[in-house]
Amino acid sequence: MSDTQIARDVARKAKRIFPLMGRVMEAQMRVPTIPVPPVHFHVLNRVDVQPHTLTELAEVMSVSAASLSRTITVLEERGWVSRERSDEDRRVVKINITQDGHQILADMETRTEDFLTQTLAHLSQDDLDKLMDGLDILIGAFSDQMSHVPSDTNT
Amino acid sequence: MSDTQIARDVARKAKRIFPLMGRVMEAQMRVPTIPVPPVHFHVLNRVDVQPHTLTELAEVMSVSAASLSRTITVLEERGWVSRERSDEDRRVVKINITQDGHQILADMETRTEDFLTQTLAHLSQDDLDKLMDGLDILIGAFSDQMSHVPSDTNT
DNA sequence: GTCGTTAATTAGGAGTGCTAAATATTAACA
DNA sequence: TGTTAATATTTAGCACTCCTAATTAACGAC
Repeated sequence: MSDTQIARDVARKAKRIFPLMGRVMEAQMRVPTIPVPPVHFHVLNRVDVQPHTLTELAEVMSVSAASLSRTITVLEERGWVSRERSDEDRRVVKINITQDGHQILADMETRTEDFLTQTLAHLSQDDLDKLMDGLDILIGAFSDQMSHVPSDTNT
Repeated sequence: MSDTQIARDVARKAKRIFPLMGRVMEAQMRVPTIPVPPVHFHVLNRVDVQPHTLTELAEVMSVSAASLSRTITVLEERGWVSRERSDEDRRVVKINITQDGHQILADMETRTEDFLTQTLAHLSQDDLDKLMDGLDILIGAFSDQMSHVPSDTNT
């Protein structure tokens, strides 16, 4: 009956559905001419808002800086992002999105959105409203997680 | 104004949150001694309910049978699943979970659940209820993609 | 100037994603 | 019966991500 118990029930349910949805969406991103791995999508999404340093990006997406560095290289070769050495601190690199990158991102978003829209289309209006509420709550709950990633990083 | 428009709004929101959550959960699964890629988790989840053929599994998780075949080999080497040639049709292979596989799955589920529970713990009771409703609706909408999952009765 | 820290990269190994081609087995049929 | 087509799985080669460990470059303090 405790709040914690309810949170656990929700967690149990969430645990079942999220990985599945993640995989379904990933499959959507693999269909186009050029398959786009989830990490590419995520990077593009971030840098589309504003440039980020490599370290920032790696932390946000829970991968090592080394892995991301190589990923950025691939993204750069495709012409979707560019590296820019910082002037204030010449050790850091800023990742920017390019015109092409922006375009690719928009395409992917449209495709994913179309797919989800179709899947949700036969829900009742009432269900859609409730789902919207749930998503908002979820986004709120994860807003911390979005910028701070729990690792055994010190404190 | 149309239902479709509302579905699209929901889709837009869902598209933003799910990939992120997927990645956060993946990161959770990478922390243990033996990193478990999402696809392993997914396979284990399926075969824990009942044995499946390789083709069935590949279809459900939206990857090619070839990719999955190799993945199954890795899982087999780790001793988490076993292959069993079918007697009715000797072309097909049935994938079964082992004791160790079941144990690993349980560990992962616990870890993921703990993590989600913590993340959701500070939500109000009302929000948790709404979130639960949203998840149920979502599971319903994706039930095609989930084929067997709703079999987990207990409401 | 030298030392320690920090940002990014490179190198090597493991594993997944794909397509195309190979191997078995089953089904269809003249 | 023997041949051919279809189906289930596997193997092989390429692209790419994930990791850790080690390296390079730049910054800050002394």
